[in-house]
Amino acid sequence: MSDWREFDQNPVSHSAAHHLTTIQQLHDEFGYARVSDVARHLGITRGSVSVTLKGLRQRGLVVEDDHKHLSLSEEGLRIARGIRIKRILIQALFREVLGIPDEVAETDACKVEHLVSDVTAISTAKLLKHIEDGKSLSEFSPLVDEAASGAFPDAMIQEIADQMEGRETGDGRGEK
Amino acid sequence: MSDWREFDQNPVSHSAAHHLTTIQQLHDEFGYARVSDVARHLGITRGSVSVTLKGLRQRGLVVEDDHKHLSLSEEGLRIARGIRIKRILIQALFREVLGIPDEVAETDACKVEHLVSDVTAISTAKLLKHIEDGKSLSEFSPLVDEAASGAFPDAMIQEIADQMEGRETGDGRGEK
DNA sequence: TCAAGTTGTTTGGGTACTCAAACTGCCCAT
DNA sequence: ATGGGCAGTTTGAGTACCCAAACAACTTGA
Repeated sequence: MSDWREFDQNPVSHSAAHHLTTIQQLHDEFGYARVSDVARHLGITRGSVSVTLKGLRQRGLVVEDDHKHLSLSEEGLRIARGIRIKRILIQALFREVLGIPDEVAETDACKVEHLVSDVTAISTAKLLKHIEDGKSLSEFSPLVDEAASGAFPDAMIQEIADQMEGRETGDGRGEK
Repeated sequence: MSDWREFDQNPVSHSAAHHLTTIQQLHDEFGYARVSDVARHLGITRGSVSVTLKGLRQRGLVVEDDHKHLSLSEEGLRIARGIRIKRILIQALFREVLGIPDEVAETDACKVEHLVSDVTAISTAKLLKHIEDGKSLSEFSPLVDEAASGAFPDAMIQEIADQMEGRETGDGRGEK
């Protein structure tokens, strides 16, 4: 087993992932995001956020307004969006397929969101769509090649993720 | 979102998890495990392993033979076994349910094994058993309460994990 | 206007990892 | 016995996090 440590060559760390998604979320919600807001939201000190963001700014993922207002660069936005979608999809997978309470599904998905591969995320989206369409698992054939070949457009994944967002646990696939 | 950092209050870190499972694996395979063996297996230096194991020894998870042979305490074994089972189950979930190539499923499962909750692992085992029995997903009803109430014995999970171990990607639920 | 609060940064400490390199044992062959 | 090689440990350095505390640069209210 040689590659058990490849997690640390991820695009972003768990911490950075949350800094990025938080900035994005605050920006969407309030129109701006400052260091203090991010710190409050993440439950860490302003100092820590300040230091971390210095790094993310140097890496070109975060940009700073003339009035200390933070937002994401195109690259940062791309990354944040990817992580957010993965969180939603994994959470939905745990909730809808495994039948886990939404609360647990959320914390598990949160711990894992930045680690799962694109392939896994895409297949998850496919499966969820499959279930959404009322088809049974036995009819679900992986089609990973299709996924790998990019036949499953980003827009589609986005749409599935949006569909999944904000669902509650319920009894799984009971009511339609 | 206040609990995004609860990952660091896990029983063991990603690194420690691999130290433990490696010791267990080497012990099973060769009858003993020394610092150097663990280091070789993990692809890090003896020094690093030495330091890490000092901590794990102090925490009572690893014990040292009179002849520098390492093994796990009862507690260590419990943890290592839990992690190993989770890895196998998650890998099987990704492979069998999502249809992801075994290789990807393995690295994803490896990154995630020590993070998923027991609830998730148990539900995964149930679902896999369900599929193994040839039933369709639509018949799979979560039964999380049952899982939470401990009605799903450890031995059963172990059995399912064993069943899942060593499978190759194939076409999923084709043959049988 | 001036004290009080807020904001962002810097600094010094601490933890948890990693590595390289020096050191100590030890066993074994010459 | 002596000079390799291993084995395991220790040490100094580096990275990536975190915090608390001190600071400077604002707002803002009375």
